[in-house]
Amino acid sequence: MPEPRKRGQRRQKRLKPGPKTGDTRPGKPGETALPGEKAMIETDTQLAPRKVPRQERARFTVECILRSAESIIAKNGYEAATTNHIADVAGVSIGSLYQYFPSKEAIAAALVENAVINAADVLRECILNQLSKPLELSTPEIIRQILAIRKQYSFIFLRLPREVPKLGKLSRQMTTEKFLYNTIRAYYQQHRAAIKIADIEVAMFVAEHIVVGAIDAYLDNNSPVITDDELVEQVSDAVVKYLTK
Amino acid sequence: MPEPRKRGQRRQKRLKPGPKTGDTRPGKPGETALPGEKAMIETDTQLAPRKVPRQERARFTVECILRSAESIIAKNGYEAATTNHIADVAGVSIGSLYQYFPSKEAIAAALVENAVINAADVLRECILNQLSKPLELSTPEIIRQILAIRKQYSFIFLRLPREVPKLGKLSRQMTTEKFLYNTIRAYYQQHRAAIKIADIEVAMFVAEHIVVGAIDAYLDNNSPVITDDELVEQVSDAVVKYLTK
DNA sequence: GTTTAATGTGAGTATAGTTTCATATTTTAT
DNA sequence: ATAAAATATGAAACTATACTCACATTAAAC
Repeated sequence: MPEPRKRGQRRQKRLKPGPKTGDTRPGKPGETALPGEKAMIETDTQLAPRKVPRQERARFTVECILRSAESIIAKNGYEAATTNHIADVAGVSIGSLYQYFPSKEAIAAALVENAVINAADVLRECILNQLSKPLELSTPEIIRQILAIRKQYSFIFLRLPREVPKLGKLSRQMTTEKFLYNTIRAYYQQHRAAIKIADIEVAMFVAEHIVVGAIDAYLDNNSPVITDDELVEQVSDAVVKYLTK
Repeated sequence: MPEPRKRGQRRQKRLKPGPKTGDTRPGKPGETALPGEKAMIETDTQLAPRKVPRQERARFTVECILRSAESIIAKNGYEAATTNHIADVAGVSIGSLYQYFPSKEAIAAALVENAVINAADVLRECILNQLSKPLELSTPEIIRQILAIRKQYSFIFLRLPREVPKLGKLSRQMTTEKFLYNTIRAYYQQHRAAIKIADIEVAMFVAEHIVVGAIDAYLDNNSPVITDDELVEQVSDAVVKYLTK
């Protein structure tokens, strides 16, 4: 029988505390360690990070936890990602995990938030780049980008919102309504003349859900009847026709 | 302190075992008591009903359990629907519940299956009724019907698949691919001449997900920018344009 | 070097819910 | 009537896992 470790005893070391060796000093206190840490989840006490890691090793710990959670959820779903398992894979004690995240959901929330912010950035840039082109040319590019990004984060955009009711609303709504609304609206204004739908808000709503609905369904079923390129082509076709014919 | 009941003791009677009074005899053994009981879930041992109720009172018990689960889930979500709570509201002991359903998920599966079968029936009839009309007229009617039915069963089509990963695939795929495929295909064949998309399968796939994607998103957000009628109009518009322009 | 703050640890607790099972009751068969 | 089968019961066992806490270790401050 292996003797149980005494409390508070250290486990085996993780590989490295990051690429740094000399710079062990923390950033300014209050500095944001995680992308998006300060964004909008703070308001919800249940989901807000519990405390800000000040030292480098602490930031590394948090990063390990998030990466671990990401990989487990991506592979086996939210259920399989028990807090103990997440901590284990992260090479961190369960206690450390709860040092930074007040609940399991908070970890999911952090993942969603990072992904949403990241995705919104990529998309905004894409849309802005296409702004001068006509609808028929820009739409496929934008839709291709949306497909790419939802594929990359599919476990976050498709799986998590399903399995974590509390987060359900967040991901879809946050993306568009908070981060991209102005950009998208600018895009529609740019093409106002070509668009036949009288109410721009309605046009935006319908077009958005045509695109996202079709893409998500496509990613869900590993759909046999159609390829990535065909999907982009067809959905673009549908949207452009809807807006302009 | 109220004396705890002894084991196996009977609780207060439920109101009635149904409208029957004279006919207490069971249907032929093997007869299907629940709509869809025999359909397709049987293959999955985890979700298959545990045993077939032979007597009238047993069928009533099963019905009470399903109605109870339905109402609790619709009102408070799958989480809130603990098996004890379901049994309680059904006016049935927890033991009886497990007599017919091997697990909580099995109850959800039964609900989904009934709803899907029911919805498919309604939709099939609707499509067949519209078969002779041109696309521009039939499409809005069909989409109106889809909206109505997904609204009616929204907790099953939207909530359950999210909260019960195992069922996620079922509801969407079962509806179309198993129950409606032939009907829908007939509908497309009927309008073959008007449809510009070369590959019918592709057209079906894209159109389906345009419709369902937009409708589900609409039902999700209690969307402010658009009404039921507008949604039907716009989505029909989008689909018809996609198919015919 | 000493003190203090930050971070890390993991056995153990708490709780909440699913499922079982020995037994009671009711219905059907004989 | 009696036996057998079907159905019903609910306290308790079982399970699972999120989360705490008393303490250990490491880094920063002095």
